[in-house]
Amino acid sequence: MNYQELANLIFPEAKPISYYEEKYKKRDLAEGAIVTRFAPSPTGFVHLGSLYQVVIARKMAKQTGGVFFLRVEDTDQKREVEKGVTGIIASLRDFDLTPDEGMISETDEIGDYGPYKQSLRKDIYQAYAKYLLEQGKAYPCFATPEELEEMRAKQEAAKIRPGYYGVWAKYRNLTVEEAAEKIKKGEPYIIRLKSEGREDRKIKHHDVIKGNVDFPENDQDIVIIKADGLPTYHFAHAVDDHLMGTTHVIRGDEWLSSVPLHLQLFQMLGFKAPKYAHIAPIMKEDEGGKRKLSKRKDPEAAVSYYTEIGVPKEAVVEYLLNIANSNFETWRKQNPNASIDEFELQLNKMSVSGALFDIVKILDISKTVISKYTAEQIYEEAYHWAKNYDAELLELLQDKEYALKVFGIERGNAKPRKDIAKWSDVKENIEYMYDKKWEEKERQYEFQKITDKELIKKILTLYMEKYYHENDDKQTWFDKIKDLSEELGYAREVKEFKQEPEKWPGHVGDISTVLRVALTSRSNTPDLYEIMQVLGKDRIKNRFEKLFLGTEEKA
RNA sequence: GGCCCCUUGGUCAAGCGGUUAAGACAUCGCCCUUUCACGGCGGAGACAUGGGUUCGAUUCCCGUAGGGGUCACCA
Repeated sequence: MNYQELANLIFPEAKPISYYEEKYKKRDLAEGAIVTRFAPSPTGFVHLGSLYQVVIARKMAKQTGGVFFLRVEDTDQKREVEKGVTGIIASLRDFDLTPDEGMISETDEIGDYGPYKQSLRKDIYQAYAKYLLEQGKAYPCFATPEELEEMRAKQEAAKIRPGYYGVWAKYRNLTVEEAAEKIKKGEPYIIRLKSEGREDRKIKHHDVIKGNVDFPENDQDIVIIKADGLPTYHFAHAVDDHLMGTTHVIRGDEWLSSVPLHLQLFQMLGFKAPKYAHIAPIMKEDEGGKRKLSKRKDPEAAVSYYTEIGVPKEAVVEYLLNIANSNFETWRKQNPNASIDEFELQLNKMSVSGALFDIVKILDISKTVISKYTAEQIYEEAYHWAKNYDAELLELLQDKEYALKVFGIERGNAKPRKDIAKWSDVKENIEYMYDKKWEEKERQYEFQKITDKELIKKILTLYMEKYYHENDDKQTWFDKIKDLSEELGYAREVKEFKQEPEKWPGHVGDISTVLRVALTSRSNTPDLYEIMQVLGKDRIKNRFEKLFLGTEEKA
């Protein structure tokens, strides 16, 4: 018996690899075009770190005229989550990061290099495993879990490197006859790579992000086909990325230490190895230390978190781009309105170590992004968000015409308002512009300098009777508040007051604060003139009167 | 523990043998015709540490410390 016969015994149905090599043609792309992918396992929600990888990988493909595809790595049935693929695809769509090729739903896919779901590629992996078996580069291993555990215990006790290698690789040197006999007897087995590597030899690897990294060669006889007939990650990676024409493997740096193995796999299979770009993880400060942003501990690790609190997708993507290439920020400053597609991302400028996640920074970016929106856009986005997450806000937004007026306050000019960081801020931001809300909510008037009720009453009455005119332009409007101040013995100008503070009881600002607080019950609001314009005379009057009623009742 | 990687202000980071060591967020102060939000100006704040190499090290080499990753029939 020889290797060929043993291979036939193990995988009698497998096609020769030439079949697949011909079936999947080399991609016809321009020189320098990057083909890359996102290859998640459907094990739960999409992590911010995954989104980060997608942003980078997709951008690299786009800016070189290449291809970005989505491959689902579902070779571990135990960890698989129901509707996992749907969740991944939905998340990518939420951020406008849809792939060019690959899975587009739980069951459907597009592209010529499929299936893009690994569980559907079983026959392909087996063909390549058979190919290795035929050459004696792989072998069946009959070690039971107990045997393996015993081996590990011995290694640990002896303080030597654990693993299945060298003299520890018990089934590595079985003759084909012995192996065939065990198989025929029905003994369970898996397929291992017969490693030709030596631990005392180094391999040189140039990582696109990490730079030059030297490793010992891999000498572990790693499993390539598991007991369920499916491949391990390593083997699937080599076969798939070869067949799918991946030029750059862009993935998390937890894979960096597997590079020697992966390179070896490509070499033993006779494939050209792709370039690797290992991305540092996004970290989080934890009890003085740093750790990866964690699915379990950190709500902000899930990309859905941002849709839930209402951070616009562009803000998340810009933040990620900013972590990726710090010159993005400079570019953005110079090109405030350019599409991010115009920014050229460079992998070799990426940081080799993990950055701490900074929610304050992402919200700052978000504020800037939102400040560039028109009132109409804000309305649409806030409405869309409210529909999913906030019924109260949704109700406020029913009157679109009015909402647009409210959102239009101090917007569309050279220095637009920058007070909304996320859609969940909106309700709090605009509430007081709605009479119903304004009336049903318990109001606390926090008058600042002027607190005397009689004086407040006098200011409001005088203002409405003598000074307020709905059609005044802003300058006239403000001049009149100055006139009012003067009539009450307050300084017309803040500057004058500051020069001789003993001359007046206060200044125009104190008077306008009374108007502001009486009208909105807040001391911080956008431009009061615009607020008054939106509210209109009757409602202003009404609110002032309500205030008197309230104070009299309490008095 | 073995192997690999990393270490510039609170955070993200420029830098790549000679710099007053950029910039952004955060923070503090002042200014911006009324409060905020912006914007402008300014302040405070950093090369983990010890040895080398060099005329000269943040930059190059070695050690130490600290941090991270990885050592599965999981990806």
